[in-house]
Amino acid sequence: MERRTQQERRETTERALLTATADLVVESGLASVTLAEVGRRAGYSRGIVTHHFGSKQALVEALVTASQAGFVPGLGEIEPGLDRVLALVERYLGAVSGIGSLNRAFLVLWAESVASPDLGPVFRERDALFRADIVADLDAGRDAGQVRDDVDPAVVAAIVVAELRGLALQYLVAPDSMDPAAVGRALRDHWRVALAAP
Amino acid sequence: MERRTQQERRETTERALLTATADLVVESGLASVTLAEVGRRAGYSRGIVTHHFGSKQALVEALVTASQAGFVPGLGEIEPGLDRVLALVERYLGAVSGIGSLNRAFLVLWAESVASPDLGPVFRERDALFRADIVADLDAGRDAGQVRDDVDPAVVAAIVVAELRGLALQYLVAPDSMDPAAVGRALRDHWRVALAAP
DNA sequence: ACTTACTTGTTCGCCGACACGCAAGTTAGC
DNA sequence: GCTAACTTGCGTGTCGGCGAACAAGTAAGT
Repeated sequence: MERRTQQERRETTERALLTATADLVVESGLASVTLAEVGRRAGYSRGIVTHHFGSKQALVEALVTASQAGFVPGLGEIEPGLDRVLALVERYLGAVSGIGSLNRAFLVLWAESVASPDLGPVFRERDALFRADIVADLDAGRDAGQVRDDVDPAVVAAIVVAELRGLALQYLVAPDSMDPAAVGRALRDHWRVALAAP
Repeated sequence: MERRTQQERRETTERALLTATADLVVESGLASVTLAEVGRRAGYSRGIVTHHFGSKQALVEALVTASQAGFVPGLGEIEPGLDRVLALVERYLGAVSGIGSLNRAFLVLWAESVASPDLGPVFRERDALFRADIVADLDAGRDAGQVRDDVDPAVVAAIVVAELRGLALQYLVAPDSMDPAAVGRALRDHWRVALAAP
């Protein structure tokens, strides 16, 4: 090991700890993750996590933050409207098969947050933002005459969020059971027909 | 407390323990449920769960089994085909707002099973059966000319399962955010348009 | 009386956290 | 440049708490 600066040492260690935590979360859930196992998996000792993060809670918060980076890049460049919703659906599911540890952990944490007093509020807020984005696009699309007048943006947003997360989880736990990209294209076409103004 | 038979005592206690466990699971997740708390919540002592079930694992298995009773009654009376899928969608979400502790616990356990080596296989098998039922209905509908030829039953089944579970969970964690019955009707109409043969 | 439901006392393993010691990296004085 | 003093990353010993499981006792039903 050549000479590294303190900052480099710290950063590589922290990355290793977060990805080790993410892997363990995906494998067996957050509750069963122990600090000792995280350290061991990352190639360090049992005490490393406490040293870096101080507490398990701090580790989890760092993981949640790090995992929040969405896995649909370049969506901000599309202007608001129907097309952006359709692109979201297609690209989200198109990207699912290639996501890394942190993004997989995000999906698992999202599922576990359902009954977790700690994680629950964080992920509920995030879902609310997710739905709000979709609602905004649908409203914009309706103003522009792209979207039918009789669709309820809030209802559609709730359904789309349920679909994307639900399908991603299904693929995560049983990759052989589906081709997410194909499902994504089908879903995109499906929504185009249902939403587009005649 | 008047005189009860041993069988009555045992049955009422077991029901109390299972519903107490279900409530605790919904509140804070399976991992954080302790046997002592289950006993206390059910109105007994710390040791009651061990006495009745022998181990925590046995308690969980009993809860999983008890929670499996689906909350869409009367679906077996509809003959296979498109109509049954549409009825499933509508009634599933129509029933969500009125389900009891055990069914709520089922949804939570389903979410937690994503990263649980113990629960995972059980719930994955159940989802596979759920999807297979929908596929069978769509195949029957296609044979009867009700369903378009260009729909992929496996894809649609995966999407429907994702929608139903995802929407039910969204309602479970944030009841004020949506009216599940209204969403159910919207989704039913949505699928009728998408699936029905021209 | 005997069995069965239930409670209470106790043990044992596990995990998070803290404290202290060592090693690797950094900086200042020469 | 070189090295000594300091800082920071990291390992190990240990403690305290918690929770599941077993054992032994008490009360309720047969």
